[in-house]
Amino acid sequence: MFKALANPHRLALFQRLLTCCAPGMACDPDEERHHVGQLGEGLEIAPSTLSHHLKELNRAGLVQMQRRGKHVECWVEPATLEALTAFLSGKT
Amino acid sequence: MFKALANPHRLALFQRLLTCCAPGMACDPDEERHHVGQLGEGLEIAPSTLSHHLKELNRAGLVQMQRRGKHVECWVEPATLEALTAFLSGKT
DNA sequence: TATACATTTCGAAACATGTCGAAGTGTAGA
DNA sequence: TCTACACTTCGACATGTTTCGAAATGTATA
Repeated sequence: MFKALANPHRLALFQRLLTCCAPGMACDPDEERHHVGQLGEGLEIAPSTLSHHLKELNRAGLVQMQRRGKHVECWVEPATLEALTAFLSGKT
Repeated sequence: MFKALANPHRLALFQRLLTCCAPGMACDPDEERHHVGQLGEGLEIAPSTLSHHLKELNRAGLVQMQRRGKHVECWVEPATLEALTAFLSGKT
């Protein structure tokens, strides 16, 4: 997990998912969740690179992904977040 | 900080400092704090590598270091730990 | 001061990661 | 079925990281 967050681009992507709304939820009940292309906006990386980074975040268990039509939705996995904070509080 | 914790050896070192006792304190009032050589025990890495890793943890603000005679004491910086958990709870 | 011990600095080799473009897959809509 | 869009996979190259041994520094003690 730490390895996944060690890259500036991946950390930026994760932070977007983290700060916009509650983990696992859409920002608004009516709104859609974030999708891949949207997360990459303003980051100035190629789509293939973006895809690679989100795959790493997914592999680490930090981010969940699911196809919905043309887009692929992304959201933070709350359980993994809890595991991380538990580690940092010494409850290993 | 995430970059510093992304390496297995550094994570192991950090975890030793984290789980043994309260951050910034000795395990026991009478005991000494951890020192560099002690932290590397069982990790099977060269002293120069050990030194390099602790330097990285120090650079990231996760670990404090201070020379005390022949040894160099190490302990976890509590403020940095708090900053990390704050980030993970979305309070950025 | 000479010696032993603990740790750091430096340079080099092996290995891992980040990045892209080109080509591929999956999906919606004409 | 054809086209456009969203994303992924692959292969290649540049860059960054890990690791070590040799040599240097710092500290206590004989």
